[in-house]
Amino acid sequence: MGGFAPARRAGAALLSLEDRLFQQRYDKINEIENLGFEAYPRKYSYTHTPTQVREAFEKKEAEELDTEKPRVRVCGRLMTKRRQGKAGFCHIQKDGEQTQLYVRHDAVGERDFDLYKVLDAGDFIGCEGYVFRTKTGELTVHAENLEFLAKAISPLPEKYHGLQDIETRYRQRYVDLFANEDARDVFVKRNRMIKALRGALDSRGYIEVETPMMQQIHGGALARPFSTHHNALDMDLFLRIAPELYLKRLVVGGLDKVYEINRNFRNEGLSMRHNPEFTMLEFYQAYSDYRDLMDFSEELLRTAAEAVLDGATKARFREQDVDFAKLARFTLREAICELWPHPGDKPTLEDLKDLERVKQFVAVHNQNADKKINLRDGVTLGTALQLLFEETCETRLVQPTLIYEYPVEASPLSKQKPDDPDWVERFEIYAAGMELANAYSELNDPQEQRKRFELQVAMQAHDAEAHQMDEDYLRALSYGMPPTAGEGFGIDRLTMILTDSPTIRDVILFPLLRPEGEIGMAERLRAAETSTGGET
RNA sequence: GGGGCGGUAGCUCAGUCGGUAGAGCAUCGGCCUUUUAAGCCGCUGGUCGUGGGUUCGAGUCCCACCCGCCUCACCA
Repeated sequence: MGGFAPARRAGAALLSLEDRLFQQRYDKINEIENLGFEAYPRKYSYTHTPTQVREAFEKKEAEELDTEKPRVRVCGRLMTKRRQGKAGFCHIQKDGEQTQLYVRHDAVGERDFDLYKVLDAGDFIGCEGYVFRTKTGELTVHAENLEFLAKAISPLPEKYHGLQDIETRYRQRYVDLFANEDARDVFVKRNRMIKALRGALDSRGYIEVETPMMQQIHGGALARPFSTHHNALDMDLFLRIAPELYLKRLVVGGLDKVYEINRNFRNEGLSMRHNPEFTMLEFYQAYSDYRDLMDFSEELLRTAAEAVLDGATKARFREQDVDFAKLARFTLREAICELWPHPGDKPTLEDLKDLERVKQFVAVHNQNADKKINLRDGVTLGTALQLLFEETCETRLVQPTLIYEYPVEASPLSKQKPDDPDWVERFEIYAAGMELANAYSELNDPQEQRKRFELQVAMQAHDAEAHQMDEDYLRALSYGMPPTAGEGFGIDRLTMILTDSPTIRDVILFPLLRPEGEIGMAERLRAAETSTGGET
């Protein structure tokens, strides 16, 4: 089970042996207050964060600091504590960086040194003093007074190994974030990436918008939704699986360049690449087609990579280099031919025009691969090709690659190729074997859109993910939507690659987990309160 | 949902053939005024995920369940 063990029997009047650590720490609140400190005071005015201490003084020699004795006020969470009699060293951590304090009895006085003695790892303190270098050269604050800022009652993970238990890291991300530097770093980088993407879109005149999370008709993608209910209106609602149809309504309304960075919700399985709620960047650009978005996508990916990788484009993900400097480009059919993994004749573009030939290649694949392709009766050429592509190519697209031209059957919102109506003007971007983005020339002919919806509705009988009819969307298109191209980017997956995080749970602060059962913290606190002041 | 692996002290982990529970760190007590995985001495700390079963005896073997990880299926 992992994690911090729950409190034992409810109503246990005696000090449970197992809760001793917790109780000991709790009892220190009294000791701290008896020294004249508040256990949970209001604020602390600091002059330097640990980072600022480093930046301000790292170039100064020990002698220089000894002369200047620069004064600072620092604060943070106590992470380590070493004491030798009437002095000691400790590290406090703030904003992911640490500063060492040197606390001497003769410098801080009786009361503050008594405080130092009872401090536990995890407590928050403030410290005023001057900066010097120890004999090993570490920048350190020579304390002249201490303030107590907040008590940590629960014990911290071991300082050397940190918090290793994966389950606890996800369930108690608040511990993971301060105990494991890498965990914090992922989310800082994720934010840098999102800011860079926003900047790239904003500077091109895009408007950021927020469209409904709760929708009466779940559209814009093929996926199973979460459903909920609004009481006052007695109305069933779905959490959105995509913002697409609302963003395109905005293009109808004249917001020619719009984007949204927000959550989508899909009621499907969890995996290293899937979390039920995930973050998409979705953007639309009027008077453009999918080809215009190809170059822009390349730029956006490079921008994101550089933001995370300090100007570099080559990420290291699961022992492989993934270089976002450029995007290789293939049509879906070219990819099948070029990347054909099995022995024997490779398919040619000519072969892929014939369903029977394609079925033969599917059979070859099924002979050579563990994972078989199951073609339904009456399968269309396009669907067969898409399945063949997904099975033979997808995981092998490690370097960022743009795959374009998709079969019309699986693309109910995309515009057809003018010379080949079985195929649509659509591309997807793959990297590290994962789909990262999906883009197309938006279907803006309401008559054709109506037919596509009707095809989807007909599929609903055997396909829970089929698209619903959306009357209002058709009405919007009937007012005219300019030629438009749109794209969705999977933010979590891109973050995975750029931060070398093998699972999506490592880039989502609070990934979905099963309920963990009774935690018992209220009971534990209740017990701690009633046994305080008793015999110890 | 199927398959594989795992859950032992607050944390990180050992635990042999089934023989009655171990280490390091942390905590607690003592010594220590430049340490940094501080050090030295001493003491604590466990319904071995939960519930059954087999056995003279179960952390260990069997069954069921819970939680997690990996994997398969659907998906971005």
